[in-house]
Amino acid sequence: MSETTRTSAATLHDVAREAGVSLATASRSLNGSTRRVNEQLKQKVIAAAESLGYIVNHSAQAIAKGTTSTVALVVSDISDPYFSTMASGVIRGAEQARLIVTMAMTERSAERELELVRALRGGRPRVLILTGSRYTGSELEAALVKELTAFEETGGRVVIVSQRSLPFDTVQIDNHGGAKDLAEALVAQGYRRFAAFTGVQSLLTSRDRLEGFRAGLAEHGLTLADSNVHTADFTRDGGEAAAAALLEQGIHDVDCVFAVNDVMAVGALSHLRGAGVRVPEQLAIAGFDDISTARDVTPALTTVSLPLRDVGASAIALALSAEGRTEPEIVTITGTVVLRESTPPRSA
Amino acid sequence: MSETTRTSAATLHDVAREAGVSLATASRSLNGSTRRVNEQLKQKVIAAAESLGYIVNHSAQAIAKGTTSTVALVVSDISDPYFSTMASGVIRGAEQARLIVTMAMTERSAERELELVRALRGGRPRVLILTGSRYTGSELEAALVKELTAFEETGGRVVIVSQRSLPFDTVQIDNHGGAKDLAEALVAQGYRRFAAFTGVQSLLTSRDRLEGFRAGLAEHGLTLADSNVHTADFTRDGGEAAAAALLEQGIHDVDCVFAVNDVMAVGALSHLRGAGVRVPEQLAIAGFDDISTARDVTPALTTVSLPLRDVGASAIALALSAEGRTEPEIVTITGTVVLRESTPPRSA
DNA sequence: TAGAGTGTGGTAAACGCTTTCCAACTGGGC
DNA sequence: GCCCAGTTGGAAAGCGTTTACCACACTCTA
Repeated sequence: MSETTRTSAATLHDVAREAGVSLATASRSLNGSTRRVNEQLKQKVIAAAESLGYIVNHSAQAIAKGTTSTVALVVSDISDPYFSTMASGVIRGAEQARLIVTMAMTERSAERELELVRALRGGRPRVLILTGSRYTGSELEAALVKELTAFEETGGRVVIVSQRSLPFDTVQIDNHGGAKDLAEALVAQGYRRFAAFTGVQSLLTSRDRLEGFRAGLAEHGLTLADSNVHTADFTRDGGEAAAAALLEQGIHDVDCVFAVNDVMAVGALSHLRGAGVRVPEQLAIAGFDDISTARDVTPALTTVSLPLRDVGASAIALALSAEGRTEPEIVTITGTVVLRESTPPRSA
Repeated sequence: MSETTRTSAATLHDVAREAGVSLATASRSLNGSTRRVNEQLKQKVIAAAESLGYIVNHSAQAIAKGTTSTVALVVSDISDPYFSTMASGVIRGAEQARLIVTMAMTERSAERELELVRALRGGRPRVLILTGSRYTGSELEAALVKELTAFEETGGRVVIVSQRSLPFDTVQIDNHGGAKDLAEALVAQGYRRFAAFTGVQSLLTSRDRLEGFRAGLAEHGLTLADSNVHTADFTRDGGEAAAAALLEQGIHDVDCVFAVNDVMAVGALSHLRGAGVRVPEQLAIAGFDDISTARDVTPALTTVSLPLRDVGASAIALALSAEGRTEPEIVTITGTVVLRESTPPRSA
């Protein structure tokens, strides 16, 4: 809020005039160029720019060069630690490559995701990163693929973070393997009777984790009854709801709950304790992701630790390495099981 | 990664040709305009755009119109729940106003903040939102103000979120008042001997909260000895460090710790319990912000609850309401004390 | 039936840059 | 002393839009 009158920003033209050189020389002096310019002139230009408070106009640059330096990032919900951690990796990676990040939130709606991709394409980003679980079986998926393909055909790079279900560069999170490892670790701790809290099955992340968990149990001849699988939102509230559903049904035949992500686990934990269930004595619980809250709850949450920040950085790196590559590349990130107090060894 | 050859994106020119109309008509049909265009022609243009997969180029639009539709958001660290929650509010608000958000992280460096503002100005955002504590006493501050003033003089709007220390629209968080209320509430709970964990004093947020806390104590004739104030990073790790420092010194003369933000409190809590201190029996603890983890830790954390999402939304609203206003406007957001198990009533 | 007014399409300039191409100048080799 | 190659500055053509302005065809009125 300035009291002085509004003026319009100095342009390169102004700078050139002030410095007594041509537009070309001004451009070459201020921004990189293959061409050298006489050091004296260059200094004059720089001084002029400084004195006029010149700031390059990215839009004009983009249009003149035919390419921007932005990357577009689509997340489900930035306030979810899963995404915010990943986003911080993306932003850091982008900064190193001198790229600017534009961000949008789908709020977990596939329609919204498609709209956002369309809208973001208008900015002609160099890279478009889609995070968050893919949805499956949606007719929207075809439209999305069409949109993304068109984007790549016009020079953009797409990176999908989560699972390999679309024909683009992908940072794949080994949900199946991580959940399988977790299941086996829990069995090794002595647990035998499991329940699971999961998101809707059209969410691939949720499905893969549940399947992986089942596969891990199967290795030891155990199964997870469908009646012990409670479906709810992929959020903290969803975790509470799932816990409520479990309690309704009774926990007599369950000794450990697997929540497909940490935020659900945390919600569940809160609900269970509120309902007087002793965790982990009466009922153990494990999650997935290793968000920072996981180690701060009591009991600290057993989970599958994912290097989320690296995931974000990898996404950028992958896109930037795309030059000339013709086949989609897949980078797989594997999690590691971390056993904490929420699932102590059980002798039973 | 498409197998088809790379083509360049369809332009409005292509669309116009395909539809057999002029550029002007194509532009008027696809984007709003005061001018009406014949419905038949319009449909032809829309069909042509659709069939060519035309997507407007924001950069070109920006340059032609002389204005963009982006808002730039600067945060300290997006993986910190304080900022990610606020950011989600900003993004939502921006979406409603059909604005796109570009984001950058300072990593809590004032130098970096200044650089980022410069870089972001290149995008000619309509609004520039600076969140995170202001720093004081830095010569960088003058440079920042200069930069921001220049930005407003050339038509942009600046919104500062945190404290009223700069002459721009501000969403002010009542850190002093919140901390004062908290102190009084803690005294009412029966606590008398306090320690505080704080960030460096050049961080205004940290300072205001500490001062507010002291003011609250003063109302009841209590004081907080400097020797009981432990300074550390404004992060979870900082909280751990401060707790370690406190333990080193001994907790015999302290019955309650005030951490100037929740992440520090959570870190401290973790360290204290790890060191065998019983919380809250031996030592109570309170934070500030009410990040979502606060209610999930054990004991649940007493804190000052801030409507962070609303703060983000207010920032956008404030900027958008600026039209014609000539004086900076201040919106104050006040927090409310929430007492939880980390500070039970104490009879002593 | 002329003239004014209105609605609608097109032409071309403008936005702020980059970069190609050309011209001028330099210095070196013979 | 000439020619050539190598440098470096500038003029101008783009880049993909929007929009001011013009032209034209109507409709309506007197």
